[in-house]
Amino acid sequence: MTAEVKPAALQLTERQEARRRRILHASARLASRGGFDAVQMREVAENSGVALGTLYRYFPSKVHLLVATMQDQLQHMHETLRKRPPTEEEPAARVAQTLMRAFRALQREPHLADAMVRALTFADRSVSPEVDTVSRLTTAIILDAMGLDEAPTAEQLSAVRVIEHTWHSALITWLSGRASIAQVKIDIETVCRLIDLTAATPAR
Amino acid sequence: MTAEVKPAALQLTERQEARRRRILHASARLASRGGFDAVQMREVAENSGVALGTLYRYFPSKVHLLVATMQDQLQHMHETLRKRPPTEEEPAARVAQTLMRAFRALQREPHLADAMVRALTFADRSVSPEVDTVSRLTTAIILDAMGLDEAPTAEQLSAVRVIEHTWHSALITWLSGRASIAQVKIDIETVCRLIDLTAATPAR
DNA sequence: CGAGTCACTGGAACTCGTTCTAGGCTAGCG
DNA sequence: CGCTAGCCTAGAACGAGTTCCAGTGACTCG
Repeated sequence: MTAEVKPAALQLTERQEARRRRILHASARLASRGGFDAVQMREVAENSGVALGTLYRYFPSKVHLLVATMQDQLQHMHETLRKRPPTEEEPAARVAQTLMRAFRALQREPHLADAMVRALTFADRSVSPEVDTVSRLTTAIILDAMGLDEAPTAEQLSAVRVIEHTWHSALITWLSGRASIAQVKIDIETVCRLIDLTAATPAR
Repeated sequence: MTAEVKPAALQLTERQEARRRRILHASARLASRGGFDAVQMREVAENSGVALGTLYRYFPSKVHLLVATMQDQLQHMHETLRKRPPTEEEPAARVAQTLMRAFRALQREPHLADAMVRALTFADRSVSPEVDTVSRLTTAIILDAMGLDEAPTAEQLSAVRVIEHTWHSALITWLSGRASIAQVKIDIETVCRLIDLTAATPAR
């Protein structure tokens, strides 16, 4: 609840860094098996070879752990996307293409996606900083995809925010079985039209 | 998990209807005190004068209970909004006005809002039907606000879906303290421009 | 070398959602 | 009236997240 020492931020010894990696790895592995419920703190501790208390020293709650797992995965995805940027011309299409690519990656690990997204939306104020990091990463991915020459305008940043909202919420409806893959695609394409809108009207 | 008798749907005796009301009332009251965490099943049962087992017969999980609470509140809001429709001219502005009105209502009960929205996004597949009902109610409110003369086009329905996504996700960021009220307002106004977009281009 | 400090371990303990059990009350039916 | 079926009550019991505690080991400073 209060601002304790952040084991993630400040420098760790090598052994500690290795512990942290093992924990995140175990978390991701359990999550990709059975989703949010399958990530049980005792199991994570056991599988990563640390005591339960230590696990809680590194990640003060299950939600913190899963949000950190998401940071990790997003990092990977960002690098992957950097290497193979979208092929479309128009910014809107580029963003839509990028998000659909990310979506397909999530489809390959639906349980992992479930665990991470559920944690993200269930996070309360005590996890805000970590969730914010995830949000910034997502923003960076979208801005990269737009392939702008100059810095984004305020309007464009607003559009990106809305795209992120749609992205998260659409993922949730898909994960809970209330929307099909096709529906998610439509939603993404629809919201991406906002980019055209903001690009097309510099000063109307 | 399976399709049992739904106490909500099929006819209940008067005593049963009263019990259900008492439970929902207790749930809302506890929620408005301390949010999601303050709604403890034992307390709800005690405060509404039913046994724990009975509570679970009416609402098979805490999430079910809170989603039902949300249905209840949305019903109210829908009626209130019907009585005082938005004053703006343009559909986009009308929707934005309506959502901001709803948002202000939620600001008056932030804890209750927290409990309901968290439940909604945390709901897994077993709650899909109930969540779907909430979603349909929200859609109805937005479509009402648009004040269309004819049936909405497929494009307009897509826009409404995206608006809903944005609405939910923006609420979450506000509730978890990561976005200000002003920011939520901007996001809503931004996404509502999609309505103009779909209205202005019937066949371009 | 000795003492103190701090992270880590193993495991008990606590909370709250959920399930289960035994028994009691009510309503309809023979 | 007495019986049976269901619903309800009280409360125990179970599972998983979280907290706590006593002990241990390693590292640092004197």
